[in-house]
Amino acid sequence: MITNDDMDHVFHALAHTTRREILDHLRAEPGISVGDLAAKFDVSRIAVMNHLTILERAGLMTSEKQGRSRKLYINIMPIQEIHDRWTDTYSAYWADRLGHIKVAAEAAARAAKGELDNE
Amino acid sequence: MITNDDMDHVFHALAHTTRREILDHLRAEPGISVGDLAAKFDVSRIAVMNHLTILERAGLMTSEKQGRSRKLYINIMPIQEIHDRWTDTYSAYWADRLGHIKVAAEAAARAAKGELDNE
DNA sequence: TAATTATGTAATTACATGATTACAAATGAT
DNA sequence: ATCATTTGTAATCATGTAATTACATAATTA
Repeated sequence: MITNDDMDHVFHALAHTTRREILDHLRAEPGISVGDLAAKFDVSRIAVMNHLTILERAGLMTSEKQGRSRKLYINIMPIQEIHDRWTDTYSAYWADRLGHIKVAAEAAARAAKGELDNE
Repeated sequence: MITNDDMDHVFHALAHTTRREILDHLRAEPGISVGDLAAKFDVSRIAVMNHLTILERAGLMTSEKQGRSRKLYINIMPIQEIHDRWTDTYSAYWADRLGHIKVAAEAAARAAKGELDNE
């Protein structure tokens, strides 16, 4: 079972463009090394390594040492789990794609009414 | 079009249990006031308000003043958009639910082979 | 108008992030 | 054994988070 702390970690890991881009690279090139990955970014290798630590804590990345190199792999299971939970939680809203439009329309109506009332 | 900054904000907003719980309450009780919402939590009203600011920045929450009170509403559109993007990006992995199992199996196989090679 | 209630702002504090440079350790090649 | 390469660790710095208490503003009610 996925805990709140788990979700905190996963969302936090995803809350940085560089880390999401790292996941993109791991998806495109499974088994890439730390150095090769870092070379794709403008920031330093150390910065990339710190991002890797955060991704690993969230369970989004795994690695295996191969000689003096380290091969990196994406693990999408946490994303999968969150995706599932969202689908569960919010399906009522977007089962039909009009859900949020309806909510927005109601909010607009309330706002309009509020403006009238305050005049 | 949703930008990287947008996604940073949304994920960051979701990366805190209290904020996710706030969204749950807004979903269950649309139009709830700041004070009534804050009363449901152990932390101070100010702490809750700061969370609301972060949720609002991410576009996950909207509000409208009603007299001296403020009514709060969830807005799931950003979640919707991220959900859509994920489904797009990772559908190849979980179109069949065996995707990540296959990847995990391959990683295990590599690990096993690595151990053999190093003996 | 005065008192009460709901929300908002300011200042502060402890701690975490994200980045850097410099150095250390492990591995493979010559 | 030496040297280059790849990865990891340590120390540091500026900035951002998350929380607090104290005070200020705005809107009903008596």
